[in-house]
Amino acid sequence: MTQTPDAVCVQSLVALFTIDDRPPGRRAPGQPPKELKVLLLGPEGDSGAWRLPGGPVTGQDTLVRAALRTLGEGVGPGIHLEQLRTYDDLDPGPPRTIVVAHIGLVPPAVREAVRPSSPATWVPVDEPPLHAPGRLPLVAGHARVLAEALQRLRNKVDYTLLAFQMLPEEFTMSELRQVYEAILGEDLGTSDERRKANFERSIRLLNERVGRLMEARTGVFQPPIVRTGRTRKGPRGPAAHLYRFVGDITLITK
Amino acid sequence: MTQTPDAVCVQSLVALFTIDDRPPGRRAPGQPPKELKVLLLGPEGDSGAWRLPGGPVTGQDTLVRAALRTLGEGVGPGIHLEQLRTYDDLDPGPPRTIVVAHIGLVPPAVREAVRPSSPATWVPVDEPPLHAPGRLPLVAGHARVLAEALQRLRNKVDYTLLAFQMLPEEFTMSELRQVYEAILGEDLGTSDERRKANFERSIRLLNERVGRLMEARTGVFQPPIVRTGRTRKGPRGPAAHLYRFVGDITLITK
DNA sequence: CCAAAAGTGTTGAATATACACCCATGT
DNA sequence: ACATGGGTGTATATTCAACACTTTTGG
Repeated sequence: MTQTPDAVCVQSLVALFTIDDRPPGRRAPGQPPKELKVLLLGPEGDSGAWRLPGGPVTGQDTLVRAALRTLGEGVGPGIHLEQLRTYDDLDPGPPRTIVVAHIGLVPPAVREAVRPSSPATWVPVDEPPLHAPGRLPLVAGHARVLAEALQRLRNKVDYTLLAFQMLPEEFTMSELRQVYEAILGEDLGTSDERRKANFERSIRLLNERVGRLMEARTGVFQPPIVRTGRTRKGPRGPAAHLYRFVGDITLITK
Repeated sequence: MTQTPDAVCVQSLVALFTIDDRPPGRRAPGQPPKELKVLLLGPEGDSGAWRLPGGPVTGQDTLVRAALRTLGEGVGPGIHLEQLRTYDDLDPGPPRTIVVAHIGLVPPAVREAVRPSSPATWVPVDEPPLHAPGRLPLVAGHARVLAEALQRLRNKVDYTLLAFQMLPEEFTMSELRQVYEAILGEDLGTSDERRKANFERSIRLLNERVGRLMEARTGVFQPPIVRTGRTRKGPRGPAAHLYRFVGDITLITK
């Protein structure tokens, strides 16, 4: 590499999130049946600290490539990536380092494609080992990035369509609700039956709002959540209708 | 400077906005009496292109310092700065350059403190010379940054308190309305009398919402917009009440 | 039968939007 | 007088939030 004036190191980090089933053993009464997980890479060198995926921006690599580089071939398509913010005080240096942090949302179908070159785990964000007791040690600064990423995800989830990025191709209304519950850590009807109707109504309203938005933009009234016509039986109760999301995740809903 | 591996150049840019009175000569009927302006620095070298303020991140400078460095001593306090996003494709290089773009909001009282070391102008964002005819040439990429900054500002202004950052210490309800009109480019009551009441009501509701939010946080019901008790006479009509903003601009209102 | 899950309905409060009106004052 | 600017009021639609109820089905 040639010497350039005023050069600093740039790191691209990503907090990769996904939704997974909560193991029955770890499900306290009232807790949602799904949970939000983040991908952490195992300790490197002698630090003993876990870290968010990412790496240096070198040559002509994009920020996205640098963030996903250590996650295996073919990782990228199917993952929604957006910037969180850029830090100038995360890595004390030297060398002087600027960190560009991202949020990534991984649908279940793509999760298997994520094969980090080093040991890695999907860690539930609201449970040990991220919190006491037996806290998993994180690289300095990465806990802050993760906290801010989580905060941003929770804020954005109710004025965007980001939640749909972590659903399978086909899903039931219950699964959709469980995804929102896992992200927000809040009961929206799975345990408290009284809130269920409000959630489904808010989704209906969202669907119509987005449909009208698309009509204004393309001339065709196209709500993003469509029934496939099929149903699926759960362990209890009647069969649930299956839906697909056909819209654009990046659309802002309000 | 020592050679470091994987080093790239990092630039910190800022789109500095302020609100100014629209010259009576350029005020078409129906247009708001104030306008949103952005600071542009004059051509440098042989490019002939105008540019957003900013500069390289070197040594131990923060991103904020690098963004404001060429704007004169003592610039920083009183200006609200927040990140827009980080670009990896703005400057084609070489050298490989990453650009961290910011949005800055300058209150009128601080505007005079901004004294760029090179020729500079505050340019109205919705008029020539930024748009045809006689378009003012911008450095490649800077038009895109400006457009995205403007879009973000317009989006954020109605779920945050950012508008208050561009008001003088004391202001009337009309001035507040005119600031919103200048940012959004939309008549909220200055010309269309029917909308005026709705704007004032929305401000009252905002004020109470924020007051309750502060009560939940500090125990004291503290709405951010308070009457000073004084009034001010305009060119027409009765005297208007004067208000001050005593809250925190960074608070999210929804 | 009963508990869990899918799905529909009702009602009152808060908010947004459209529109009407009065008062003060400089020209 | 009248246009301009400050300030208040009213009616309707939409949305939010709390709560009640019916149906299906596995154990």
